[in-house]
Amino acid sequence: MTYTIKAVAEKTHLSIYTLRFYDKQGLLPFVSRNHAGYREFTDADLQLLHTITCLKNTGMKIADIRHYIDAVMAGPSTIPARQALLSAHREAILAAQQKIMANLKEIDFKLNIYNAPNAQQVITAERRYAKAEKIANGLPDPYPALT
Amino acid sequence: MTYTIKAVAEKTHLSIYTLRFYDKQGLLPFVSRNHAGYREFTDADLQLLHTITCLKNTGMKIADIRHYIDAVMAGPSTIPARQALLSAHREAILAAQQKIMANLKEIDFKLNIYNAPNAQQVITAERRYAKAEKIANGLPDPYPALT
DNA sequence: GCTTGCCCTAGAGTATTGTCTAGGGCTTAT
DNA sequence: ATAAGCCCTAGACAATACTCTAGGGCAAGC
Repeated sequence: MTYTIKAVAEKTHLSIYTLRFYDKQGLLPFVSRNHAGYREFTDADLQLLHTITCLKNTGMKIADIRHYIDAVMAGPSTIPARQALLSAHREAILAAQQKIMANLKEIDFKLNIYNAPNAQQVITAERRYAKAEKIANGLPDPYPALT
Repeated sequence: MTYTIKAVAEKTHLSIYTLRFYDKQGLLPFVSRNHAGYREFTDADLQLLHTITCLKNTGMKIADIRHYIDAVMAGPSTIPARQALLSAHREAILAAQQKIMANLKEIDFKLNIYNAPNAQQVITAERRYAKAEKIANGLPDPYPALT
């Protein structure tokens, strides 16, 4: 049993355009064509495509996914290379997560200010300070007067 | 005390190009110019720029950051709007994190296969299955013969 | 006064990742 | 045999976020 590109698009929530784009980028060398030149996806193809979307969803670039797929196509001798690729990507994901969480903490800090009962006063004081700093440095004040 | 664009670039690890680009995109309406038309950054400006980079680092688009900055410039009356913006962004970040962790789990699953002592056999069996599936469906086999 | 080293703007160019259009072919049902 | 509904490719277009170039101004030291 095989799947047309349309069926695959529906299953994966990728657009037909995206699937063809991925193929053009060399991500789908394992997808065969039938006698009419149409792509026919097998179940094993869907497995590989699933791996591709996992890599994409975790921020791997298409060029790097292609390297992984190239290794897959080359056969079992590239298992160490694939392992290295995925391990490095794993670390990159975790590092990115850490960075995002650190930034989120700062956003939460701002949110806490906005949520505090004295938010109005704190924000107003900040604004006054920023205005005063401009004046003190002989700069035009970019903050509009409050209505 | 104020900072030149070069000093700010060094402090923030953003390029001068990026800072000017952000200004062009309306992200830095609070940065004043001196008599020569040069940007002069105050400490309060750096604080706001820091917030901007937090939002950017967590995946907020420039257009959305601009909305937040617009609210900041409009004064304390927009505190509820800012709070809503940041809360929504906070949820978006957490949802994205969840998605990434789910995908990472699948990558880890693949890694475990590669790391297993019988990786060679498992991968070879998968490949044989994929080849057989192509043949069974009357499709050309895209997998090269192993050398 | 002239060089050096910053600063400016406008706008062109680049990288990435799609998305869509034009032109055309296969397959199935009528 | 023709219309409908898929499929194909090549290539144009688009959104995002920079990055750089050209051309020019200001400021400080020789």
